[in-house]
Amino acid sequence: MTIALSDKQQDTERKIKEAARSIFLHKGFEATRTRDIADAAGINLALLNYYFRSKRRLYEIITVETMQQFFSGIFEIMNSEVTSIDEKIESFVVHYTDLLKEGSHIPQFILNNVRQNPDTFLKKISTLNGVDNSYFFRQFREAQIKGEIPSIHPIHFLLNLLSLTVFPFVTQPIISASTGIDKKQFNQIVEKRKRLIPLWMKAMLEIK
Amino acid sequence: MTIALSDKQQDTERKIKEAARSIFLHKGFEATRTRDIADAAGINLALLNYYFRSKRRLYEIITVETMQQFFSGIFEIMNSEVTSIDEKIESFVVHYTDLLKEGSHIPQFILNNVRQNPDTFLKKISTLNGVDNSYFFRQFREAQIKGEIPSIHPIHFLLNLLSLTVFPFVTQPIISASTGIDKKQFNQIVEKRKRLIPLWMKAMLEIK
DNA sequence: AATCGTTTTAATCATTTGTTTAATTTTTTC
DNA sequence: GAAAAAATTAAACAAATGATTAAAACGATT
Repeated sequence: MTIALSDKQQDTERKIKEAARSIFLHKGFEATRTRDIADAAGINLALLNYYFRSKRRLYEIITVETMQQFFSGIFEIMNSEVTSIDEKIESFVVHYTDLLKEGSHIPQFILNNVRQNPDTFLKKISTLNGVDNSYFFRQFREAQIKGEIPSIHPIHFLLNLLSLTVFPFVTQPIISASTGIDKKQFNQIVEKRKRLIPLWMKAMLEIK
Repeated sequence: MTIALSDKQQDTERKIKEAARSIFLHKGFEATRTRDIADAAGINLALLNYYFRSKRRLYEIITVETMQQFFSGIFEIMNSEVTSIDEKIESFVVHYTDLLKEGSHIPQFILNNVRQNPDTFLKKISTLNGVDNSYFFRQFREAQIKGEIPSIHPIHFLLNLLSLTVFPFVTQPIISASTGIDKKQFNQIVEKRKRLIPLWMKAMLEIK
């Protein structure tokens, strides 16, 4: 039994992309060797260029896909028209805590890319457009008009939620080195934060 | 008028280190070319190896220095025995907001290093040891005993303060791309956060 | 089974890049 | 001011690395 041509092609492409994604996310563009990708994918080096033309082009494909996926999660949650602000907070924290637990390299990968090349990548991420008039922003401003929420720029709220949820994961090695907290204990801590962050966010919104 | 030998030596070393620091922080180890360092320092390429033996060794010197400096700031503030917890918060936020304003690359540089090579670097940073029995931790636990502060692990507090203060800076390009907020407006926002973060931290500590 | 297009491979290329070497210049020492 | 030491330079080296080439293997179509 042989695989149909187009399937086989797709399979090779997929193998290359999977290997590339894993290594690129781990080591970044410059430190990644095309030979390592080929080895990890179990293919000949020349196939990489046959399918993707160049290392850079492969990298950009991987990067856009990865960012697209990461941000689409955020905006699906924040743009829901059937959830309250409180529900959005909880949903966000749970979703991203689970995603980032076990040491994902995605956050730093994304942050490095946008710092090195803000234009190349950010402009290609469609989900990023229109945060300004997202449903969440409207919802937030409505609650402000009703006086339920202090009148600060909603970006503070988004920054706080993102910071409290994501940043701990990227600092984990530092935390572990500077305290006795190992990875297992760290996971318990972020697990507790699933409950705590919504409480904190609420407390912040009740100021004044 | 000529410079004395030791002065001249120090001057060349300093020029190389300054150029290296700037480029390493900006581009990371792999993407940095020794020739670019030499050019930026205005010296011959061979001098880099004459003074520092190898690119890697130069990088490690720069990295340890940079991390040492960054963390010493934190621990000076947090270990002060004459400031209250509230004063520590405000002092921390103001200090690091001013440091990171205008797009410093230090946070991501440090985070990338500890992720790629947690052992090489973190163990060399003396300031990181003994966070556990720092004055701040004792102060925090005392306030907990008095019932002034909820009984959560103090690491949550440290994570929150660090996250709310530092993370916005590394996400700035994303924020700017996804909203209309440019760098100037962003600086106004973090400037406001100098006042807001202490309020939020206090609100979080008043829960329960 | 022959033909044709596609996929895969081994070998090679050209360039980049960290490092070294050997000679030259500058500075210090006596 | 000559000799010794240190600092600096231009040139070259060796290895690594992204990319290409030309041939082979494979699969589908007739």
